[in-house]
Amino acid sequence: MARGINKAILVGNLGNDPETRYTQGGMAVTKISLATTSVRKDRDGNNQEKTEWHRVTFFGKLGEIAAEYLRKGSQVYVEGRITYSEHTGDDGQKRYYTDIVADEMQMLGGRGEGGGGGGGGSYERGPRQPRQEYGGGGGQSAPRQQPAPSRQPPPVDDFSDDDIPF
Amino acid sequence: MARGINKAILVGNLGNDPETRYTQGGMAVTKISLATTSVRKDRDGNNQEKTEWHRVTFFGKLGEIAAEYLRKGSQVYVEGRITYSEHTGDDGQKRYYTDIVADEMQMLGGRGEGGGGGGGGSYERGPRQPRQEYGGGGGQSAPRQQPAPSRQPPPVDDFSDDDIPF
Amino acid sequence: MARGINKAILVGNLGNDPETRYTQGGMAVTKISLATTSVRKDRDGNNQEKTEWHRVTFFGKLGEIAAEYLRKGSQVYVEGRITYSEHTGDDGQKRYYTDIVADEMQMLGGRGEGGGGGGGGSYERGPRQPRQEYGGGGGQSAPRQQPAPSRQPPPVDDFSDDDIPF
Amino acid sequence: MARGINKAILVGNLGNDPETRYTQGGMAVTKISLATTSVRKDRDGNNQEKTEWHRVTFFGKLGEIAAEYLRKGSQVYVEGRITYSEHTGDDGQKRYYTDIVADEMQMLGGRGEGGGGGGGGSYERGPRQPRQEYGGGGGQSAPRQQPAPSRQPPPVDDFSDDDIPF
DNA sequence: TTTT
DNA sequence: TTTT
Repeated sequence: MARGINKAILVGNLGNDPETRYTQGGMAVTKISLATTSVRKDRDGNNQEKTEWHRVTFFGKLGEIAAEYLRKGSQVYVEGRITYSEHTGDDGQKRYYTDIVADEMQMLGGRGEGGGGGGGGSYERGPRQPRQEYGGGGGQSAPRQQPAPSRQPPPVDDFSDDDIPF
Repeated sequence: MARGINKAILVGNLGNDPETRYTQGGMAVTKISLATTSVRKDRDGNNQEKTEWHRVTFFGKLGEIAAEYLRKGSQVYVEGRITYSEHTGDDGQKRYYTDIVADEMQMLGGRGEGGGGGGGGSYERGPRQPRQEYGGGGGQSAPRQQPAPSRQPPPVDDFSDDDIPF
Repeated sequence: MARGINKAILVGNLGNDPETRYTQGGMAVTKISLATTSVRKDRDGNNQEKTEWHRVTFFGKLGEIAAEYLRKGSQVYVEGRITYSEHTGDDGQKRYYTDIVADEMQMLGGRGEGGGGGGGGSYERGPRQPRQEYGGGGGQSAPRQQPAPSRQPPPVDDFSDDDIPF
Repeated sequence: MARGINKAILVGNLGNDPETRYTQGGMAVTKISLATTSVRKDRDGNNQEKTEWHRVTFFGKLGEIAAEYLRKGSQVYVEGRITYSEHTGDDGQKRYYTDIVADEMQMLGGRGEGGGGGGGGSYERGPRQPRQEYGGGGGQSAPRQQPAPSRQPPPVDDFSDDDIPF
């Protein structure tokens, strides 16, 4: 029985093209380096930037999709879990790695330099999440023509001045 | 003391330009209609699309930023909390509303039809989250030139064929 | 192809025992009412509480698990997507509903009044997410006693006084 | 301007009591080791468990609260951002660390071995998030007994047999 | 190594 | 009402 939630949610840009390898069994393993930059004002009122570079790994079908559609510079949404591992190098030194193992990805904006195509798309992993579709175009039904909800927005003038409602 | 977590995380596109009103105290209240579309294969192997339209509200400084930068078609990341309310209409009928009250937003891709400008930017709410900066350009320090981590990726060939590692 | 992310993350307590119905095909559909309470200080320094009541729906195997283990008062983690629907009542009036359709759930603390057992457990939906296991009742074993990573924490004395590092 | 989202959401148990240090300026820096365990069935149908140990850091007021209320074994919800750093050890070797810097925490279940009190509580960081309150010890009151919304649930019998609605 |  |  599982106990615990371990979830990472990232939106960032790829620092390089994805790298894909295959296991002996033929499963794609695609890795990307993903930058998330945040900014804040320091005490002197200057902007301070900090970028974190995440190692993100996509397995299986999701690895194939990442390899095909992502490129250096691509903006992407990734959801996954944080994993830690250690590997002993050739020099006998242990090295520690943190990887985000992706469960879901969504391409954003589509301004990567590389791949001609792409557009935006959302994918979940492998044969495991039949709810979302991946891959080529695929017959697409007519766009939802859902009627706008008749629910009119309530008035806003009843908020207090310096406080944001719950 | 607070008990509970109430968090919504959305990535979608605006169905219309934002609408902004001001409270008597001068606080901006900006509302958008945000579409999130998901797809899955049905039993016959056909793609089924479903779009949910979320009412998202931005208060205060975040409301001003949303008003300035978001446009119909804009792609945006929104984080907030789910709120339910009821209002009695002029006909005496009660109506129920669900609103996502945004704490944070991040513009994505920037391909909205409207506003010339925009670009991408991430914002948190009002004077309350000094960690993130909002607003116009602002002096930006030199781009991080952080050295790539020397940590080399571990080999991948040790994964089993039909299974994805934890 | 899916576009958009629609995710709700909730931690709260059940206001009542779950209600389960079955479709003609025999699929369990379990609904709960989940309270998330947040608190803030108002301008006068007094604590203001606000509770949101979420309608959460579990389908299929996850619905069976929710029915078996959750009880009024249970604390639970729920992840899902926000859905909106309308139904016309017997009086011809349209009514609007917002439901969180759960993808994953994790029982917490286990202090529900009802069910004897429970303990904590994390579950994903149906046959669709083989990564997580459900079932096997099981009291909650002691927290993992695994040794902390040998990676020693870096020193902390280099932080500035009034500011929190990135 | 910030670009990117970097968010970790964890629910797990502490492997040890928190450790707190103070900066020269008097700011609390509390670190915990947090286990998140997940389970899946392997190809042979056996349950495979995997535990990740996260280093989580709380700064400032949140650090004081974590120090006061969390204990070895406590179950906790943590939200924060993933940060990577490197430090050179006394042996001249570089070591890499991954830390989750918490923005928000919520105590769950309250079965830690240590501190008598606690109960559940949700906290955000320091003077920076006035929306949530911390402090006020307080045993955990009964789950809100507020009446469920009068909006009646729609019927469920219209779902198909083997498929879960969007 | 990315991005604006 | 959006988007690909």
